Amino acid sequence: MLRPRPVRLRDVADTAGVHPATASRALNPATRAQVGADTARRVLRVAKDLGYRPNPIARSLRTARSHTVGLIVPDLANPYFPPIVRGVESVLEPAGHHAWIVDTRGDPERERAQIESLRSRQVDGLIVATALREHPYLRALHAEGVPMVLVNRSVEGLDVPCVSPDDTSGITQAVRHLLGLGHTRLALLGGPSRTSTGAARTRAFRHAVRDAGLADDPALLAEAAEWSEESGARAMRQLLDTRSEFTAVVAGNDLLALGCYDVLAEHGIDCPGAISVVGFNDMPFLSRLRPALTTVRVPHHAVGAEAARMLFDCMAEPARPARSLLLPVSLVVRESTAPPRG
Amino acid sequence: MLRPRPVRLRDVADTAGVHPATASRALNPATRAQVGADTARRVLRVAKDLGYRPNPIARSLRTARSHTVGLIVPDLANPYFPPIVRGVESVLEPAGHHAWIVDTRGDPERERAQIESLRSRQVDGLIVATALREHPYLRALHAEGVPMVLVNRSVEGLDVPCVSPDDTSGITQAVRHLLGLGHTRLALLGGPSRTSTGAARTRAFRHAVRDAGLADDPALLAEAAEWSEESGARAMRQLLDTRSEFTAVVAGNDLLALGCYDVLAEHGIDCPGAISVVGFNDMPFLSRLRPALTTVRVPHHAVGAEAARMLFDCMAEPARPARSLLLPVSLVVRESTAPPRG
DNA sequence: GAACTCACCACAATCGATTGCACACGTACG
DNA sequence: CGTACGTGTGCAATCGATTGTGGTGAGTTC
Repeated sequence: MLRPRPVRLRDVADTAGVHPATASRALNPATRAQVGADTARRVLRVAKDLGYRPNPIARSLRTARSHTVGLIVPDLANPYFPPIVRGVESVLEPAGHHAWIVDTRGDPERERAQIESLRSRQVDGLIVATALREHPYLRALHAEGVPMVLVNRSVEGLDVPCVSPDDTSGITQAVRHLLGLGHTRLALLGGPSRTSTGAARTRAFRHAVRDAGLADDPALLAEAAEWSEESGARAMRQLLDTRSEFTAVVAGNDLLALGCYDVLAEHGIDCPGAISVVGFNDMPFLSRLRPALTTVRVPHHAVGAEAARMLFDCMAEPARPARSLLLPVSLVVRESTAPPRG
Repeated sequence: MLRPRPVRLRDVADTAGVHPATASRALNPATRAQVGADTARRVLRVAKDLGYRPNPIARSLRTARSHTVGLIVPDLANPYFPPIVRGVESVLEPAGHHAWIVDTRGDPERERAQIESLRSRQVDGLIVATALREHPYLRALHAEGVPMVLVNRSVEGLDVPCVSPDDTSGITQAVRHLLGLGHTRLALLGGPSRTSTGAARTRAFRHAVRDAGLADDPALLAEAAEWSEESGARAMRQLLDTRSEFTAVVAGNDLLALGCYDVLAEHGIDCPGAISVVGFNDMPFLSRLRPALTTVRVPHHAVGAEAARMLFDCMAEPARPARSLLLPVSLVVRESTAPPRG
């Protein structure tokens, strides 16, 4: 229990025979020029010998910065996100920053509370991967000048940088693939329309269908309440109940597609024999499903990495106009899609 | 950019007409008795009106505590861990604490660096879910009196509380299940023996096999270098190369079992027809695999929640002797196991 | 009515690092 | 030889909250 007091700046200064202020300047590359060359050398040496580690808390208190960024995700248990987290960290860490990950579990109130907590801990910026299309709190934060970048979402009329996969292209590729197989009645198992991604993908689907000269039948559109398997299953049941005789389903994301699988199994409907299914995101483990899911691959790691890079840009130059980055996606055809029966 | 200065304790004190010290005591339930009842009421009221939020940084600097605990996991992308994280948070948050999640990616050096960083940020305790059986750094931390609890692992001869699934029971159940199906040559696709879990499960396997009167044939034991699909696949290939004619494989965890699946597919071996496979952990999505994986279910959420509770106990009473909690597991039989052919 | 409690609150130090300012010393220049 | 300038350091304030110590007042007691 006799915890060895960690060495402080003061200890370094004392044993180097200088004032703490001088030691501080010597240790900081940006201010090192302000002290004599050999003094600096001496301080550096002593700091190393003593194993000095600056106290980030004290530093943050004084500088109001923390070398920490908040990373807000809606659901850590969704395998889609961990690779993004990795991508973020891969850029942050070499730059000496750390990510503080919070999981909102899709609850805007939690999100707000968590972000507030992060801010009071002086995070230097925020990477927000939760997907609500509208969120007054984010708007307020932006107005206050908090550096942030959105992942996977955009907030309407908000001039905040954002990196996301190219939803439109992905959905279009999925629809074309199904059309190419000969399907003519495609259903959409859409994500929640209050989420930016849900809305975008649904819009893209309807456009793609209409562009192909097919009817935009509302009976072929279902919306899941959450991005989860259960919600996907519920929405799929609705779809089935309308008896619209579709032969293919485009799901808003892979989790929804899994819910869809469940319902097909429970109704004894063969996939892809009777109904083809396409997912979105290419989250891990999909290739091992039964049947392996055809889906749209998004570059998870790159999404995270680019978001982090963008955040650095924002922090460096707050006045910078927001740019949005759309990352290319590609269809991965596996076993859940096939020509329609008949 | 004109960020509204957050209200400080001092602002509260000023508008309440008291000294900051008094305000501080009024705000803190533990010291509230030291101030007059109506003064306290007034301060509380003002704090609320002004929307005062204490600055955790300043507080930590002064008190050397942060209401934050470090949660160290080896691989966030392994679906096994997010549910544990949730469990931890479910206990931490109601108590006003936060978890700082770090992903070591299985690298002991990273682990050390991350923990050091956490400590300098004054975390109040550590929940360590990485699995190395031996780690001098942890030993040192413990000697320093850092409250910590281990998840999924135990460090030999280290008197640290630890919560983990009952590996022995799980493996025993798996082996019995296979024996019950009529298998007599069982192979083990073990996890890295340098990890606590890997060693424990391997030991349990050998005991169970011997107890059943079967030979403990070294040719039927393979060890994966990492807890990953690739390593699992490599080890499985070794196993196959020995031509030991086994009809069932017990994998150290589900990821290893997935690697095993890959190799079986690549050799055109039918599972469960020719070879049965059992996993461990029951991580999410397994029921959707092809074939659905028979595995040992561990109560992920409970593991996390209990770990957090134990940490609180440790923090409250540092001298408390370490208890270890073994959580019960149960076999989930799905489709990857069947009687041996012939 | 003097002395003594006790409740309540203010003062000031502190946590560890950063930073504006001022001072000392040396050199160069008029 | 005195003024101006510049470099290298030290001093002290500061970030925002917590806490040990001390002091003032009211209320008790003899």
